Amino acid sequence: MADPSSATPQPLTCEEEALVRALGQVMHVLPRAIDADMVGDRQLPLTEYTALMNLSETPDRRMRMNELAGLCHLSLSGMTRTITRLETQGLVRRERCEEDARGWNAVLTDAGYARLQEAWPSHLAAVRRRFLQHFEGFDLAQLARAFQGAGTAEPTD
Amino acid sequence: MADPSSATPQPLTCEEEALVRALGQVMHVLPRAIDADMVGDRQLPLTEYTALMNLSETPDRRMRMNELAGLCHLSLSGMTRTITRLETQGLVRRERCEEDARGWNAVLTDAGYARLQEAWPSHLAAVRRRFLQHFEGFDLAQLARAFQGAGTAEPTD
DNA sequence: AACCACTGCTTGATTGGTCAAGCAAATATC
DNA sequence: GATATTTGCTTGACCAATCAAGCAGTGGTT
Repeated sequence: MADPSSATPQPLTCEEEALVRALGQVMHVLPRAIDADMVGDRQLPLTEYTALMNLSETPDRRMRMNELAGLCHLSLSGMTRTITRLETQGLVRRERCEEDARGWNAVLTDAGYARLQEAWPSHLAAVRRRFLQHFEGFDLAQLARAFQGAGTAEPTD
Repeated sequence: MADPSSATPQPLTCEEEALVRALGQVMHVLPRAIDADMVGDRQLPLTEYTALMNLSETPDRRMRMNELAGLCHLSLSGMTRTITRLETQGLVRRERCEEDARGWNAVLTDAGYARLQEAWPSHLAAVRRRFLQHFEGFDLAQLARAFQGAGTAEPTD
């Protein structure tokens, strides 16, 4: 009876079900809502925003494609395309990596930095309004820890 | 200074930032992980699973496209395509709506019901293992309420 | 120093979603 | 009761992501 596909497992409790449904909704609604809040001239799709953000947090505003992809939760090819998009807007440029000529750095340009500065406040406001605000009573650190664990398959017992 | 796009807003606290990042990760990782867990026996993409699930919970196993789209958090055209996919697999069929001839019902077939029965246990196990398990200490009902509010723009003050 | 497996990134094909336009049935208006 | 508007769903064009295949540069082995 250890095989979950042959046993009939315990169904979800009412609260569990509500939580699962609510999460499903949030996962659909939240990114769009945040995107939508930034429409206007400061519009910047969430993926591109995240890329710029991560670049800006680096000491010399540059990062290898690989690493950036990881931080943006994107496949490497997804990252390639995102950076290409940003490059055509002049917000990022590619530079060969000095210590390894197969590698490339995505480098945040001044224009990119300025763009980010512009987008940042409305992004932040959206995150607060659409998300953080609703968790005011909670222990955020504990919650964050729970989320960090989620998605990973912790040993089942 | 009430305009959030002109003021420099308060940056996130450390815990807030951790929470936001963790949520970002979960939103990317969780659906894939749950999908992947079902690959083993009975693969059924999450979207299609959700559609079947919602149909099965209805008294006569049928629902209008519109309503189903809402429950699946999908646009109407997205729903059209999902149902088309399911229809070619014989898991759902379309029936004209009796009381309104422009409307269609998506109807869960017996094959579809059987398929869902098959997929259900491993889906459930995945949800527990990948998600619920990590929130054991929490007040689930309270958490669910917070999530239900998230994504919606509550009046800011 | 010539080969070979490996690594870092890009490119091509496909997928699964969106929005906007289209079509058919229903309803409102004159 | 004919015409105009609205509604419910589908279709076409597009977009952003994925995976798999390709290519260029690296580095170990002989």
